[in-house]
Amino acid sequence: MAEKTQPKIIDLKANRQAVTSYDVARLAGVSQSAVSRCFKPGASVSAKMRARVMAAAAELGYEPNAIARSLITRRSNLVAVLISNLTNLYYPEVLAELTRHLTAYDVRVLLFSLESEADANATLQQIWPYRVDGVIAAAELSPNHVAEFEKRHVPLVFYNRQLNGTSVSSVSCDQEDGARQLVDGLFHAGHRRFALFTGPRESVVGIERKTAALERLEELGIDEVPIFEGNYSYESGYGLVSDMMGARAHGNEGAPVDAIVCANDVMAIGALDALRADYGLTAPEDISVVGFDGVGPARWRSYDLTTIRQPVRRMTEAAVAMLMSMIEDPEVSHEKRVFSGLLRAGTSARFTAGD
Amino acid sequence: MAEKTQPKIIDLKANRQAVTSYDVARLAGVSQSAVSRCFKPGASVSAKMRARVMAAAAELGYEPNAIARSLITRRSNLVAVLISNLTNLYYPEVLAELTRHLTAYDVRVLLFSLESEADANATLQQIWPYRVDGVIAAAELSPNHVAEFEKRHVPLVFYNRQLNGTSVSSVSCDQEDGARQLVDGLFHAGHRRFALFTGPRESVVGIERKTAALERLEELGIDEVPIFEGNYSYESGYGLVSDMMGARAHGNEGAPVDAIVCANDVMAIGALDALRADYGLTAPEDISVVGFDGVGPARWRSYDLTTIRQPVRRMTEAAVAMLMSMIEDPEVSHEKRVFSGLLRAGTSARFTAGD
DNA sequence: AGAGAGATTGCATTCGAATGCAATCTATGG
DNA sequence: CCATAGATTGCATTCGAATGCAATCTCTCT
Repeated sequence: MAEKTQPKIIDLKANRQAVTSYDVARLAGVSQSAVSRCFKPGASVSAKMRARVMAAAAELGYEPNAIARSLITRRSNLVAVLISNLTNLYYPEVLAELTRHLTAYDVRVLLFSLESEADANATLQQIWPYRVDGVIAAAELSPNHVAEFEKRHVPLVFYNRQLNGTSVSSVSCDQEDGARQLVDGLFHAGHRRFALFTGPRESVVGIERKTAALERLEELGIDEVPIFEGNYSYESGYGLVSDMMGARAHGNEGAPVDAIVCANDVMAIGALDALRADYGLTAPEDISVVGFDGVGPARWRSYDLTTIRQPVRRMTEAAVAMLMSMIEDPEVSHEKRVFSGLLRAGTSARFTAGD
Repeated sequence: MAEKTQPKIIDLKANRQAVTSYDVARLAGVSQSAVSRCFKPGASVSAKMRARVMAAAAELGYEPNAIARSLITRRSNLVAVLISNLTNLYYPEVLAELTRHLTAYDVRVLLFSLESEADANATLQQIWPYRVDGVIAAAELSPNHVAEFEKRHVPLVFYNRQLNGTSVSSVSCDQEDGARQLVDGLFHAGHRRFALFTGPRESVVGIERKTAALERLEELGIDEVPIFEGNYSYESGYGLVSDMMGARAHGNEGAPVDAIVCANDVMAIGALDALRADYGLTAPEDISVVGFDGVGPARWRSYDLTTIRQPVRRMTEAAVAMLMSMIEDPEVSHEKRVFSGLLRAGTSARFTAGD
């Protein structure tokens, strides 16, 4: 035998994460494969065997190594979730719900937060080596990026994003329908002078909301609609109010705007604050403001927004279910699921919900 | 040769994620170990070799398999992040920053969202099999849980949590100091009738804030301080206002409260809304309200909270750096880093910052 | 040109679990 | 009591990359 000079260190090393299925097998006096089978639900194992193995496993504190398992089964039980900007008030709920549902499938979440859409390349490079079973993307990806998924046969589900021509599975909220509901309600309540506070020009969701609103307004005979571009932030909603007021001041004809349709709740909140603080206007008496999403603060008493609440629970559940079925069966066909948002009538607008 | 009946299927199978370092080696006419070395920074490889291998790798679209690598290196490059309730306005920023910093170390984030602290057991069971390199916990863990980490030699860093006796590394904001700053400023501005809106009774952070505030108040000669227990939510902040008013109505002697110290910003916001909407009181004229955290909405014009802004950037950076050093060197000693919060003086309180 | 140090490269093995196949065991029926 | 189908179990191999060690190559210096 070798000298036992430093038993302490040896012990440490021996103790270091070393319990494998072989150790359990040895202690239980069975083969390693038997141990493996005992930990696989539905495998062929006798009750006696299972009892012995489990006892040995418990005694040693054995925990199967998911890494090793993934290697041989070619299933990592990892799903990557891409979120574009987590600090947008809307996403934390989405992320929490996605995580919850994925956990129910015994799948772990590998989180990637894209600061800008330009990060997509770098992020994808980080994802591929981990052989994730699938990806849920609440972020803008280019057709090239999507092609990368197809090349690798990695299932992808978009959350609230579309990609024009390509066939990709997705779950989203019906932005157009929501925008129309909002416009209709405002119109029915008598509003005729609308303004739009939009999202950033490159946001697909923002474009959908804006376009649908404009179309509906036109159908209703309203074509002169001033449009102000923001970026979904509180500050931009706040700032656009003075832009809007300034535009009017500078000789833009016509009566004052009496209804602002914002691309999301946070901008609506910013707008309300600016109107109140800087112009002494209160909603819904002097002006109406509506948002979109139905985030928590939309319900705060100071705002009490009229908005479209996205059915986040159902949407995330659907996204996860869709992804999992794609993972189970790679041949399953693509699908797009579109959920209608629910109108929440607050007091930030004079509003008459359709019949 | 075997029959080529179904070339299509064969192609598909061949194409299925099959590019390994052996394939690259074969194409480049070198050994698999050479390929491996080419992808390991700092390995001994000649320029010629590297060029040939990289060319072959590019041609085949080879991507190293992180799973296989982890198995042999015993390093997963995964770090688990535990967050107690993501929908708390404070956490999204923390999560985003942690992710950003971890990414800088080329480490991936495995996200776990604990709905209730009771989930901790289940969550830990989900973590162990993945052999994460370390864990950052922004969630309450029991001494038993911490012991599990030690048993497995998995580095753990607490974020804004402590554990009385045990020696665990942690990064946190100086809750006591913050609470004192707030109390001092209110006192200097002339407030004498304080009330406390606390977090849930089991929240360590909440207890620290409350205790420190009470101690300071006592030092300042104020001992009769009504305390109302909330749960960090907007609704609880809102609801506690009527509790407070009710308590006064029911014969509780003395003058009305003129300063409310809330356990976090969201409760302060709820309180402000309740005071304004239900009692016609405005801050800071009629009453002062202060919060804690410095979340985004605290800066919204309708609230403009006086609060303690946690230095999230620095804290997350420190947490990640600390964890990484523990991972690099398992012998490194534990450390607790405490950052002072920055006072943000808004208009939600009459307030005189210390000299 | 030859020796020798240092740089490259390949060989063979390892990480830990899953699984096809063959061997063995069990229980049932005749 | 024996044959046989079906259930269990073990053997041997596989997943894909990393690495200690030995073999080979390069290049420098004399």
